[in-house]
Amino acid sequence: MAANQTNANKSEHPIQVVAKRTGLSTDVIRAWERRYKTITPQRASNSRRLYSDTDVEKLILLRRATSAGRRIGDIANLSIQKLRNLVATDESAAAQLPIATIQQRPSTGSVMEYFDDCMDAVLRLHNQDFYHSLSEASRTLGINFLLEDLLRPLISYIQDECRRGALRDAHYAIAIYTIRSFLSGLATSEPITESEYKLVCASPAGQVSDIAALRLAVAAKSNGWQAIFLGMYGSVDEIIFSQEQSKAQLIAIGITRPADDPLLANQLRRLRKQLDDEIEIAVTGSGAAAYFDVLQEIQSNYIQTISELTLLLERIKQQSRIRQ
Amino acid sequence: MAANQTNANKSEHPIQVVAKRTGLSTDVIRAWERRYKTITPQRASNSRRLYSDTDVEKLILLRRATSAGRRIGDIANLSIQKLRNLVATDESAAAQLPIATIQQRPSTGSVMEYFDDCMDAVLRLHNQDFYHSLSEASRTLGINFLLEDLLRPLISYIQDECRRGALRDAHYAIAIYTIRSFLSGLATSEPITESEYKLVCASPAGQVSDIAALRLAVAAKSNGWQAIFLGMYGSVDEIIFSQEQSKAQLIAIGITRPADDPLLANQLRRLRKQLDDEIEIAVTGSGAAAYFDVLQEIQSNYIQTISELTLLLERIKQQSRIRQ
DNA sequence: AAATGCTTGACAAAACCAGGACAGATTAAC
DNA sequence: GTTAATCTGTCCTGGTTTTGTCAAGCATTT
Repeated sequence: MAANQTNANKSEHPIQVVAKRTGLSTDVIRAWERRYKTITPQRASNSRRLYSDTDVEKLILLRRATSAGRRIGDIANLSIQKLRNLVATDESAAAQLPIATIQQRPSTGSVMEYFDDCMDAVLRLHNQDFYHSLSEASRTLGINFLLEDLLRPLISYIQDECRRGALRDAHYAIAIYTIRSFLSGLATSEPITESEYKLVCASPAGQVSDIAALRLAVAAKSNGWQAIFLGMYGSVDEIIFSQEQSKAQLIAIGITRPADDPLLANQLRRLRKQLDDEIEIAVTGSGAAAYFDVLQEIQSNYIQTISELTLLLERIKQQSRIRQ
Repeated sequence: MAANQTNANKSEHPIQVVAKRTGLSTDVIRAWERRYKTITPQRASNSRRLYSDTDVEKLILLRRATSAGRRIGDIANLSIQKLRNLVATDESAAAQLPIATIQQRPSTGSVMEYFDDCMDAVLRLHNQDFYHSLSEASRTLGINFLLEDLLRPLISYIQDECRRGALRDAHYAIAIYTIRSFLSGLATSEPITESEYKLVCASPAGQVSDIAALRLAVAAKSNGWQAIFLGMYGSVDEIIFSQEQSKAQLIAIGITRPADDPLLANQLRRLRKQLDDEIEIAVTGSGAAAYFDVLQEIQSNYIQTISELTLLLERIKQQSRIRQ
């Protein structure tokens, strides 16, 4: 299912790659090593650090754990397995903070069953069965587990299978369309949450998919926020206009397209410049890592997991209370 | 996808062309060759560099890898296959999706009231209120009236107002997104109609909107048909594959983009040629009129209103009964 | 003659490393 | 409730290596 076709564990990545993959700055990676010896990467002949895949995984877990509230000093030396458990419990706890949605801890068995149901429906090109499985899953698993444990692996699985030719583009198209349809229903449908906390959600012009932004909007809504969703055609001017008119406290940008759009960087800079300083920017999606530098430059929040989003939302709420 | 019909692999490009196509400067290309011997292009009689297509591909991969954090010195000598894998893993990092449930509420009202409600919600940039008004309208008016009497005028009104500057693009984006979300919910959500009559529904690649196709899918579903919806990325090959696998009796194509895509005409011709003669083709959308000639040539049904669609669906049912 | 390409050499910006320092926030102590 | 200690992300210094860019001199083409 995964796809580690090359040399799995011995592969070695320079620190810059690790930074992009984990979302940590190179300074932090080195600081953690210096202070806690979290991981001691191998060195190349020229004394450059070289990280393995497991190193990267551990760093990602550490990042998720810290952004869920853990202190790095306390967890820096835990094993990968312990970190996994820790992150799992922390994130489900964080995700449950607000609004009582139907949340049950899933047995992994049921996740796999839904996974199979979904794949079966996709193979039969059956939008409606797929949709049905998704809503069943959201009922039983709850939103956060649906997002993290079912949809995320499902999408990357389908992508991988498409890439290696085992699935047709038609399967991918149907899957993405149905997921988008389901999520946008969740994000926009009733019950109406009239909230003082709002976010403007958009995928910049040129993007081929808005799934990442949608996922964020859905998660925000389940936290009691009101999402203003512009879809895939959001130019900077329209995003700013929407923020001003709605007084939204947060702008969320979804980036999925591979990488190399030089215009996007400038659009992001312009967005930051024209916004009030208090307005936060959150960026998410599989393509976001490629713009790491700009994202830092404009002081945006790089959101990978639901719990990171939850924490950001809580922080904004607090700051806004203080400000009043 | 590839389209170098002339000189395929032996073709040779001067460095300037390579620079344009890879996004690298000529200096960098030469420097990499000098320092790491990444690729040693052939030379013309006058000692000019001549690059092959695979050379170009490798250079593009190298650029993507470096901008993903790799150091050129580390990867300059990898094989093209390894580079592909590396780039694929490096560029994919994060993220996907979603949420909750559905409710209902009864109400009464006329079309104009709903129109006003909808416009009010759009002006307030309120996706959810808009969605709410739409679902109220669909309950009281019924799907056909929703599509014809409410949505059609609403969309063209918003378009007009946008064009003359009275509304922002943001309003349009929110409206279209929400309508799409609502319609795709209608088309895909339960109750599941398991029917022997199916249609494959798609907007060809390059389209900017799939509202027209969606409207048709919704209308077909309300007539008891099962829609297989490919969304906006339907290439001809994938449409045909979907039809063959599902044994759908009808292909529906939505065209909204203004006009001038010469490729589209050929795609439509190819579609007709590769399909069984019994399979009907329906074309809809504001952009369809521009292709009038081709539409006649491929014996497609130009669908403007719901009633036209209903007639077509009934005709197909009858023909299929006779055939059995 | 102007423009482009080639080679070689040089240079400056950027990235990496180690270690230290600092400021803001949290925690612990009083 | 205030103060002191600690934690932690970021920044700075100073030295090394990597890497993009530029320039000079010569050759070829237009």
